[in-house]
Amino acid sequence: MATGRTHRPATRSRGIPEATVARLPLYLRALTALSERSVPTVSSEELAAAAGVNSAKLRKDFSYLGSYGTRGVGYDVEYLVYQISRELGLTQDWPVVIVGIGNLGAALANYGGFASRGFRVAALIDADPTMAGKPVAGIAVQHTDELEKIIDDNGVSIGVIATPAGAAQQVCDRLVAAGITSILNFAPTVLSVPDGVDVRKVDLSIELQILAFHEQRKAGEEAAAEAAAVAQVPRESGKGPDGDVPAVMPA
Amino acid sequence: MATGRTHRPATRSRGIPEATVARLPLYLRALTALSERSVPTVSSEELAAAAGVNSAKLRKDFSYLGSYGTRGVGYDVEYLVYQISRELGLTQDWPVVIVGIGNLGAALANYGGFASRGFRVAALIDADPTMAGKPVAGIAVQHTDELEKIIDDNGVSIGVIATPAGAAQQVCDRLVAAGITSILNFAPTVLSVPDGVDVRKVDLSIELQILAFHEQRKAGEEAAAEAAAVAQVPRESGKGPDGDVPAVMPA
DNA sequence: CAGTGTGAATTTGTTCACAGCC
DNA sequence: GGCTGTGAACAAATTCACACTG
Repeated sequence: MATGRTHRPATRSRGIPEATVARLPLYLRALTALSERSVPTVSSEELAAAAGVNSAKLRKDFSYLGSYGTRGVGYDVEYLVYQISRELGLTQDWPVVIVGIGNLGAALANYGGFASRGFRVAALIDADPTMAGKPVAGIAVQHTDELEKIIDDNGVSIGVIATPAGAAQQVCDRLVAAGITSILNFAPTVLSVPDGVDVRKVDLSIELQILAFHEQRKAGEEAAAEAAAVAQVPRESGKGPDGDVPAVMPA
Repeated sequence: MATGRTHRPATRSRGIPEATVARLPLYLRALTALSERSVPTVSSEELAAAAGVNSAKLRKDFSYLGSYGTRGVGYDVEYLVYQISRELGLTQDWPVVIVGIGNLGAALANYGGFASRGFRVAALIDADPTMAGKPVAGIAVQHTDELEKIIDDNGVSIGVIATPAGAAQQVCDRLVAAGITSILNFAPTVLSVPDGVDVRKVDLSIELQILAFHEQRKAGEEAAAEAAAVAQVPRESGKGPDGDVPAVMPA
């Protein structure tokens, strides 16, 4: 979502909403599972359940792609798999480089979900010279010095950054300079890139923080419920690093 | 998303939009960086730039938390760090269990971003008996059999699932039965959980697929730009798009 | 008649623009 | 003067409900 929309020339493109694009992979996965079980057709209701969305949303999403269903029947699984794959650009091969082969980078290199969707790990790159040559997930790690050459030789347009935060921007700049136009960033930093380069980020600690927020809210509600029963208001100021509270203005 | 919350809880205006909550960790990170550099105050403009959003949005977001800024000056960094932390529930300790100690699980266990934000890895759990006792990130892996006991003993309410897709739902069910109410799911599956349990998912291959979509769109635009010399059929005439749909063409 | 496809209604999120305060 | 805080305008996304069709 943070990914650069905004600058869109007058050319009326095939206006698939961003929210819809983000769900297509979900539908695709559910459809693939059905396909493997040789299910020939699905209704929007069934497929929606499998993908964890509601059926109206799913039908609306599909309507942006075209009319691929049959009224009174549902959707042809194989046909829909093909159409969504095509729409997402998965019918072509996408060579990918992963930069930063630490724990996370290695996990990514080993992740099966990549290869199975047309993404091919073209190279693993790390700044540590002692890593060079070591095989990870069956691929020899290469040194950062080779970065530009690797990207050029393999026609890579998608890069994955799994370096420490401090190195991320630098790596990003080099990737962009080398011609990469899509970046998946796992480093906990905001990357700045020129127009025309897409960045998506995956941030583990942000997801946990969002969960913590909701978790806290739940706890607060329980407490409120109890308090309501007992008719007593619990103070919250006994917890946490109170000494650290900057006394600026009282709420 | 939340269970039918129609009215605001009586206490205070606790109606923070989901989109805002999702950005708070971003602001917090930018603020923490400023704090470490001993910057005393920031304007919405500066902070917004650091967090990669625009300033109007940031001010609006903060307005949901309260009036923590000073007109003509900006925001007090330390004070805001505290307020956002409190809002997110990060002033308390959140014990977390990670289930599935493969490549990804190990990466998560080693990930520094957890510990630094009040998240404490209380236990690592794996189904493989040969893993039991092995230290990962300084913590001995425990067997799945112990799952319920671990959660109970440590008062864990947040679980991270990093197992293969096939095991995820089963693990999820056990976590929920054991009392966990927030789950961060890395397995490429839709988890079904009872009401009151929050699930967030991180899906590596979905992110790549979204990038591929945009990447493809860029390539298409280049082609379109080239073809602009030649007459191009304007879309958007009738109902459905497409006259270029293959009749029936499965994978 | 079951189930898609879609306008219209609603909700949620973003941006604008400026009043109000320091 | 500079910058926050916020109503009001705008845009995006979701949901509803039903006409239509195989």
